[in-house]
Amino acid sequence: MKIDHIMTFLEIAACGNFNRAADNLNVTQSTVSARVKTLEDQFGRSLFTRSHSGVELTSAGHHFKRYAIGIQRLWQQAHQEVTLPKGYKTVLALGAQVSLWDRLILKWMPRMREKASDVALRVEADYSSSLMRQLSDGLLDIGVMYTPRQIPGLVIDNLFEETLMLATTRERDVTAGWLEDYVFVDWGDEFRARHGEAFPDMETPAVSVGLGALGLQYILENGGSGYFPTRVVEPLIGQGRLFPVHDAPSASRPAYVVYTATPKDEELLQLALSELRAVAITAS
Amino acid sequence: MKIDHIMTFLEIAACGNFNRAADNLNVTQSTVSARVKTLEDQFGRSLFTRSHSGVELTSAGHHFKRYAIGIQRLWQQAHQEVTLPKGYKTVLALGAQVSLWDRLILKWMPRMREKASDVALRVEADYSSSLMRQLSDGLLDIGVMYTPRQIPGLVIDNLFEETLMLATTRERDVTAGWLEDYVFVDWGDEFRARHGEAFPDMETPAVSVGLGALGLQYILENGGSGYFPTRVVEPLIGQGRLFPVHDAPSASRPAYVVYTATPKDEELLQLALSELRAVAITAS
DNA sequence: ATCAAACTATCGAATTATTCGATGGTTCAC
DNA sequence: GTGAACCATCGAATAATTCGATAGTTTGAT
Repeated sequence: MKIDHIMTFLEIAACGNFNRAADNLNVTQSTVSARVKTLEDQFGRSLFTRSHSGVELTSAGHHFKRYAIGIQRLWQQAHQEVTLPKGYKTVLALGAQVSLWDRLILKWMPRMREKASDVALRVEADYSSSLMRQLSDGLLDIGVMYTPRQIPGLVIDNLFEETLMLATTRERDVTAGWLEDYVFVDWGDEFRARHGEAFPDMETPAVSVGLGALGLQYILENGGSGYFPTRVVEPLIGQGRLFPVHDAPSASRPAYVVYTATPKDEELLQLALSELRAVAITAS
Repeated sequence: MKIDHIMTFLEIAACGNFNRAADNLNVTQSTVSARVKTLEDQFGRSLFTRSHSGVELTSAGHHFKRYAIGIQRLWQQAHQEVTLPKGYKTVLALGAQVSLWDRLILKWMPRMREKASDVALRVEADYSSSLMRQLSDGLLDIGVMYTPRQIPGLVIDNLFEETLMLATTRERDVTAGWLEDYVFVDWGDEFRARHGEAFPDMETPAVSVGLGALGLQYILENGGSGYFPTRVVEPLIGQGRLFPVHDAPSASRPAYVVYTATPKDEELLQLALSELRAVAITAS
């Protein structure tokens, strides 16, 4: 069975006519006939009832159609996912957590396109656990995440440390008042741990937010205080929209890059990593 | 692309060795080499990394494997369906988690044979994630599982809710003593969550069991307490082999049926679903 | 260092499958 | 009866696949 046979079958099923199918597929009618014959011989059943005015599916044909569609779809998808685009020498697959996407990957991609124009890029966003699994399965070349897990055969490097600082929308009474309308923003396991250490007596804040960007938006619109990346907060302080809480401890949130210890293309990997680090410097 | 290429690819992926694959497929090694080469040429990417001691999948190979499996299965099933024995109109494919097998599928099958004697049945047991993939690839008509995942094009219906109750082998001192020899049986994410809520202070039990049936066997043989389906426990209570812990909270564990929104045979699907629901009533 | 063992790659020849173009047969409408 | 619109089949050209043999690796034992 060749994929051509499937396509031919489906084309005929669609247009009900060997000749038209032959035209659409750019082959002769005898080829179409032969292809159908091959399929029918394989099944030992005829797939079409021939008549003067074209053909119709037999019941076996009807049943086969469903599978033919599935096979055709899967093959197409496989092709789409696996085939190397024309003009490219290889593919580099990188996965990153969503939260690292815009600050890092969006800047990394154009740099890679420039420095390695013959390398196709496949980038994905996913959770760190899923990224780790894909890395160890060899489905990804590079993973960028906040909470990697040590796995044999994979190397974990520190990529950058983001500093989280406490900022508030209060213009006055900053030091004493920030706790009043504090918003707990969940920056992950490590942050939660440090947060618990730093403020052991803090009651559960009235508002807590699971995703960083949302928390910042919230306090900008409704007023409040919370921990946010220095990089993001500083311009807002410059604009007078936020104020630093100077005596509050800052927290750090390291991001890591993970890759296999035995890459297929050492040179390319090193390039990708150094570009990633270069981008990370501007991002942190 | 020929189906032989797919089979060859999968055989190699399974045994990691061109020579052994050649043996298993009853062709020469050079044929295997050539087949792989055609695939690789088509994709413009290598699918295996050759090494001294056999071959391994490249990342492209890993990606392709998923589709190769699907195509191979679809082709196989197409063959099965198209060459149906006389008297059968179609095949209905159902997949279920192992744990739902005996309580549901074994009862469902004879009913279907009776009500739709011209429909061949193909039933499989697998994990829910694998079932979901097969459903979305069109390899299954119906899936029955505890933890479906929402996928476009697939419909998820509640099938029944199983009640889990706490039971113990202790004849006396039931209420106070059950914790002593408690066995934690893992009934899935939702159960773990409810369990944590209900017993926030519980220390890690000395024995925990991943598969329900094993847990029950364990406490019946060695004594102990744990959560089990009411349906299973009640007869044992009747026999005096188990005793209910009356003041412990019970948990529910919903099971779902998943099917495509665009079935090949709506009527048959509805019959299968209604039979499944009928069976579920007696099972819950 | 050498050798054998266990791999995969490749080459040429034989074989097999596919395709084309031409031809033949059928059915239906007019 | 004739032509138009079909599909089947045949033979020859072409292309793809296979085999067997051989060559080139790498590894581990001696």
